[in-house]
Amino acid sequence: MVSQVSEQRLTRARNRRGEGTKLRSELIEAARRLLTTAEHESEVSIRAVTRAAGTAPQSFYLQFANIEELLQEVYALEFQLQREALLAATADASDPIAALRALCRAYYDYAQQYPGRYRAMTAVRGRAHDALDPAQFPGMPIFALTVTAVDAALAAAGRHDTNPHTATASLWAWLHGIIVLRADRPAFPWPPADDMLDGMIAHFLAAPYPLLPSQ
Amino acid sequence: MVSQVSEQRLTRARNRRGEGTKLRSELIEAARRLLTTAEHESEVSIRAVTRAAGTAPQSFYLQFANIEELLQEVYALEFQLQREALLAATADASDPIAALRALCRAYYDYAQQYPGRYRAMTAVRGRAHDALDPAQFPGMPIFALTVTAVDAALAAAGRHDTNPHTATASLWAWLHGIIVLRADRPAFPWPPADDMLDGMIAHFLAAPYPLLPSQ
DNA sequence: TGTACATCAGTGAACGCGCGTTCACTGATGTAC
DNA sequence: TGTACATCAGTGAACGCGCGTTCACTGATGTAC
Repeated sequence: MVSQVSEQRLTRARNRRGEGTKLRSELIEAARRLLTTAEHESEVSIRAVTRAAGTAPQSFYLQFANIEELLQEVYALEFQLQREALLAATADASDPIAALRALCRAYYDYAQQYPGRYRAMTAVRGRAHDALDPAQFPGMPIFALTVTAVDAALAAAGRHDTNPHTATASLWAWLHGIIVLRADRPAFPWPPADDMLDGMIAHFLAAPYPLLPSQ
Repeated sequence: MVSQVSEQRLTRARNRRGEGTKLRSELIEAARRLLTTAEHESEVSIRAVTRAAGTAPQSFYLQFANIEELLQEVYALEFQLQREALLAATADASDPIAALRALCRAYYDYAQQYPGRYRAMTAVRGRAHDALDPAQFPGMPIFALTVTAVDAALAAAGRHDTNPHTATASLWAWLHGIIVLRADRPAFPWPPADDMLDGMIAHFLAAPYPLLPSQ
């Protein structure tokens, strides 16, 4: 249990009439700040968020029905920011394969830079948003972006045998696995991240080894 | 908040003198049971475990100093069981490539069968055990087993260019990524698991695409 | 063979904590007349 | 132009809950003499 620095709340100026929703974005920002440093997702509680925002716990309910509703919006914002980072990274690539490498690299870097937020984006607590129509979930634009990059890179590598959706799902899983496993087991003797990422791309682009059905 | 079924504790027979450590394994079993169904890892608390074991909360401290110490032993046991499952699965494979496929399949199946336990084995809460000597951590025997299988399979596929440790780390990350991403985003339009696993093996065994340094 | 005693395997009762949530209230500010 | 009023953006005070943890106690059982 982390002991708290008593009840010293920064006295926050009340918003003017009609500007009540400013508190909404302040709570979202507070939650993002907490996620940046949080070890456990449970540190992001209603009381912790309102405390960080300098407001009373009950004020939370003026904006959200529960903590999941808040996290939902945090995810949406976070995915949007990550998407922009990925777009920026691929912008000046010389060819489709370089672009895919840059995209994966940027995805990895984003996760490294904000481990708590990345974890939250894909965490259990975020499951609620997955009950919606899959096409609506916050990560979909990033996936779509990646499908395009994968499609172009596969073509450049001379591979026309693969469904880009399937291939992208597989690549995404690989990249995600590298990120979370390295993060969860920092003491494991990992190869350098660069090698793992390059190896991933090199194997991803290779023509698959012909497996026998019996094997 | 999950409301509890009041304080009805099953009256548990006290152990005989000298058999006090029986409680230790009962607590471990109780924790494993909780992990089997738990949505959040936080459900596995000292009070929850002792409740499930039919004992008083304070009795916990007769066996463990804190919850991490208990979870440590749960992991160790779990990894051992998984290792046996993997060994059994590869036992009657016809060749090294078939053996590697069977091993990955068994790893995947184990994680599917006990999602809560698998999550716990690699979760944040388990980080403590990673502060030890890496060679000591509970998953190491499984990794070693996989290195052997990978080595044989690569040789069978005619690939002698690769460090098996590096290759195994990469394969492990891929497999782990497939498992956790599918679990965390059940509504995503995933390709069939079999296809993803076969695709993984096929790409893993393929000769890597020659990336240019500039790319 | 009997009995005093030490030890073992726990439990009873209680503590303070942070949490989610509710209900009644306040005080500034815009608006109708 | 002044004032009554409605609304908005919150807060004060309190609740019950499950949690980790502590301290004093209990009652069975093995052991020494």
